[in-house]
Amino acid sequence: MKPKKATIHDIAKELNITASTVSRALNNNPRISEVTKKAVLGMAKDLNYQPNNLAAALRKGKSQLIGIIVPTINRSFFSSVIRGVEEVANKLNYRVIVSQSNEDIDTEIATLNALLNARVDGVLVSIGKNTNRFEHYNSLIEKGIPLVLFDRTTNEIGTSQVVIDDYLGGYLATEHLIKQGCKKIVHFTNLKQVNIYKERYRGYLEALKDNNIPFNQSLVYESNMQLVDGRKSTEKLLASKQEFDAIFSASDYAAVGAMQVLKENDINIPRDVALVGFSNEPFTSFTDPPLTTVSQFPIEMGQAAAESFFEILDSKKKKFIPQKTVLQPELIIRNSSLKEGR
Amino acid sequence: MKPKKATIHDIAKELNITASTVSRALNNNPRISEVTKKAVLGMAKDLNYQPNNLAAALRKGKSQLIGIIVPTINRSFFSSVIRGVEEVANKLNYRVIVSQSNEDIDTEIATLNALLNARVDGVLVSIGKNTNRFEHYNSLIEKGIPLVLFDRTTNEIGTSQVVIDDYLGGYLATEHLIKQGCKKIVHFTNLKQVNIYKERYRGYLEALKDNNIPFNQSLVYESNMQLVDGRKSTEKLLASKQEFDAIFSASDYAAVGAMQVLKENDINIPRDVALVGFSNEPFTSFTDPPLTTVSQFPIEMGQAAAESFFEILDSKKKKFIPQKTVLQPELIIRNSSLKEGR
DNA sequence: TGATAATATGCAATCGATTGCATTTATAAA
DNA sequence: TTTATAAATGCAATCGATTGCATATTATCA
Repeated sequence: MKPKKATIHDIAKELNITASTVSRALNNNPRISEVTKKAVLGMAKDLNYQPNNLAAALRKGKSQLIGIIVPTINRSFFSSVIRGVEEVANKLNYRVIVSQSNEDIDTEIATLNALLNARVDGVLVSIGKNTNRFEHYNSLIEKGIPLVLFDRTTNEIGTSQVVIDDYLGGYLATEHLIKQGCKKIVHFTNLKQVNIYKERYRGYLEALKDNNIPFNQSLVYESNMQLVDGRKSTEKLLASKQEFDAIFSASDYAAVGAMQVLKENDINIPRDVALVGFSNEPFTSFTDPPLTTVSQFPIEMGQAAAESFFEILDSKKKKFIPQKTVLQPELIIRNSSLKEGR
Repeated sequence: MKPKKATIHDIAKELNITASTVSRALNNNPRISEVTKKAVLGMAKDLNYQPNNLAAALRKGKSQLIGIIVPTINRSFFSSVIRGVEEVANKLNYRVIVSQSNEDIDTEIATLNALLNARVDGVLVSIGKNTNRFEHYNSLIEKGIPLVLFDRTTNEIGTSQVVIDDYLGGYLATEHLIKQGCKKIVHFTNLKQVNIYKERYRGYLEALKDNNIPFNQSLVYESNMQLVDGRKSTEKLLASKQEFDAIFSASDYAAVGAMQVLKENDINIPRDVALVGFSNEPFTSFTDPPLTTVSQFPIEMGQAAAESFFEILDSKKKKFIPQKTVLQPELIIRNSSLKEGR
């Protein structure tokens, strides 16, 4: 029934050599003659030999496994990051273990521990929203296990990071609206929670300043940035009777909420109000009108994070200085912000 | 610098007992006294002991790893399936290795091999579109490694499967349109490629039949089912001057393409033409009007696939008969198909 | 009190590959 | 021919945990 998996010892026995030689032959060690190598490879194929990475990993002390922790796997952004990581890792013969924290710090810690038990060679993490203690990560670093933070990062951990320039994203979005002739630009944000929103807000402010447009605090709406929040903010905005000619929402979801309410009130987009979101969620190209937004290049972020991990790995001998990789976002201009004739 | 990771031998030495006892104590073996167990646990904590799964896996012949192969990780459907798998697997102390085939059979085979080298305890696969040989999977089964196919499956492999009832999905969608009063229902499909489209088509036909609506071959449009294909099909449809009052697209993407063209031609949705898609892609709730579609419950599919894997694992002693789990799809009714006043 | 059965722990092999340190064999230089 | 050198391979320990089979200790019963 079970053909008893072949090992290097079986190959060795068949060829009347030792397992050491087989091992070296399979690893293309120059100390082994070409003749022997060929024989070993042949016999390996004959016996249907399948290397056992576990054994090698145990002996070598490296598993060729990378762990990833994200808040939620099935969010376009995160799954794209994972895709990027997988691409780079696989090329270098590494496998990727994925796990999710569900934004819960205890799950995050437990997950991290499980990954360590599995003896991953490194961990890539996007920190959960509620994570406010970082000892578990710092102890990782002490143990000398490569750690890379991406997107949701913190400077409380002395390790490499990969982020996008949210400030620039906010700036580009706002500048674009200004170039379209908008002067009263509303901003939807969520300053309390995540760092990234602060940066986008900073970009918004700076773009206004650079273009001599006075800042108006009453045009800034804070919320949880989901679709319903976007709706509510827009309703409040309309009720306030304030004049405005554009909305820059720091989240695509809130932007769609705004789009809905504006349309319900027969306010034409982009003619009456231009609209820009943030993240380039897949759905943004399917709204009506298609939503102008800012791409964060998640696949590229995943690739960068993986590369960052390998850099740490390679430099393991010398002292490694944590790197911060900052990716440039890109404004994706669609009809929600494109005034005619410009 | 590196505090030399503690092993069970270190714990043993400190307590003047043997590693066997430590191992048993850590595994809560009843042969070990409570006193010793307590001492071992305490010392484990003191020494900051971290179990080495690799060693255990090597010895026990099981790695607590599950491999998943999907065509593309960053597609909402697949990443949701992965999420479901991860949830179930983690609860049972298994980790999940993800990898993508990119719809390429050679990559698929290479990936499968890599997973086997990593000694995964089982593999969950959604087969690539271009995969037309299955030896690599059948040899898996011969080796006694649990294999579960999900969504994109084939009967050429004698193993457990998890699918949704696409026939029912097609039926529900069509029946719904009929109940809305539609009589000339267009269908977008892709019969050549994947099995699932044939089933949806079959559901469409059956619903027509059950409601005494004559089938009209010229209302069936075949394409690759992407957004542009949906556009093209709709343009052809309009150019053909045929009468129709609904479109059931077996893909949400093609449905959005149809929506765009219809709107461009000032055809009101749903009044003039009702529209139904398939898959409940995240963007379907953000289109204008929101798209009626069929949910495939991807997270549940992932959970079912994982459970299916564990069933095979548990029954490893006896003869196992492959199970086919069929999930029920659900029609998600939104405004694109809801005629007023009904 | 001696025999028997529990209870608790130890011994040593094992999982499969890797690798530092020999050893053997072939080759080249003296 | 002898010796030094290189090339090819072998030996045996090792990575860390598990487990079948003892052994030692204690409790129980007749």
